[in-house]
Amino acid sequence: MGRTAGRSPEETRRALLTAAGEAIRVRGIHASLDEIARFAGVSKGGLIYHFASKDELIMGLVHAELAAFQASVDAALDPDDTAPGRLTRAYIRAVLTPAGDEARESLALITQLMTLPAVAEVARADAERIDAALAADGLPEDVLALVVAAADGMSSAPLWGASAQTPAHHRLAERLLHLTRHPALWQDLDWPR
Amino acid sequence: MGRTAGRSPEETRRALLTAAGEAIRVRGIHASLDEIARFAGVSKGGLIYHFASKDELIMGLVHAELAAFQASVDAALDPDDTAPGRLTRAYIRAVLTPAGDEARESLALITQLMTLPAVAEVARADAERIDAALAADGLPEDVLALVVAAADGMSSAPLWGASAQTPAHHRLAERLLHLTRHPALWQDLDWPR
DNA sequence: GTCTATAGCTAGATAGAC
DNA sequence: GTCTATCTAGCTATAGAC
Repeated sequence: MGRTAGRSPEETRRALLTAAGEAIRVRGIHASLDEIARFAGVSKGGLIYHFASKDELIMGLVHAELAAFQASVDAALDPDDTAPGRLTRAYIRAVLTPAGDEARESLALITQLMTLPAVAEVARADAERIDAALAADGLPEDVLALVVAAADGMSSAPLWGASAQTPAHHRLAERLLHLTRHPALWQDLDWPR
Repeated sequence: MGRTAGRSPEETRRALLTAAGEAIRVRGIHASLDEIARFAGVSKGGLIYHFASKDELIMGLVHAELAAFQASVDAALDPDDTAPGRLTRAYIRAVLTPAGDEARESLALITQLMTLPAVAEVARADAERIDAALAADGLPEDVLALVVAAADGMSSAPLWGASAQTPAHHRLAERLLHLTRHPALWQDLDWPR
């Protein structure tokens, strides 16, 4: 077993990505390779064996985070729900439910990572993909715009240190889900013009 | 006039803050003092004369940005509007109107700056202040939570590279303003429970 | 009021031992 | 597969000239 710590290469890789996420979330994008490596229980040289450069490590982290967010949306899909808006409901749940803490932390982390142009481009492409999927989810676009904007707004509140965990916010989340099932409620309101 | 560039100290300070904002928005928080200084047309030594350290420069920038956002909300206040929700309407307009491009760029910049704990603390306190002011604006809290979340969500879309400039988003902005004037529309909907 | 020069530090990356 | 040692670059901040 030599100098290995009893971990498989894949486990070490995952540990390094987790450590990088944690370090960057806390210390910002300046977190050094040294810190990240120590946090994962290897040396800087060990890190460099798995990720040839900091850029490579960060891009690996970005892909892992985007995949994790997609996975949380998939996990929030209700198999019994085949009505229009099912993906939108999963999106809202993934972004807002308590179990979606990781999703919100991911957003905070991605925001840090977007300092790098290469990351911004990947994130933009991913956002476009999600938008397209939501647009094809069968909801009237006005209702979709409302519920997605409101869910995004609530989920981004922690970025400013504010809380979106008041009773009013919980009611709002429920009502957004309700609107996806009864879009006419919103569309038939007495709007001007 | 010696070596001065024909600018007053205040002008130089403002130029440095503007340059710092631009540089950090584009290059991230790592933007060097050298870059910032050159962008403002002074040398690094000149920058350090006005801001003793990078931290001081950044905190100066943060305060300027938060003040600018507050000013854009104030400017969006309609003097003829004395009905409940007038501040909320100004907030929505400041965050969403085309003239609020700067507001959105400010958000992007603040997000970069929040890497630093000291900045995060200042931003959190500012967000709390704004939340308190909005809470005292006379709207039912359910309606307030909805319109603020939706406005925040639309304004944060550019962070992910997505666009909130579709016709549906413009309609949504109008409807949010409308709801602040007729909160019963939302409250009297046929909600479950 | 702004500049040059440079000290001093930290980080990323490489080489090679084990 | 992981570690230590070291090289090199880039950054902040200081000292002092102009």
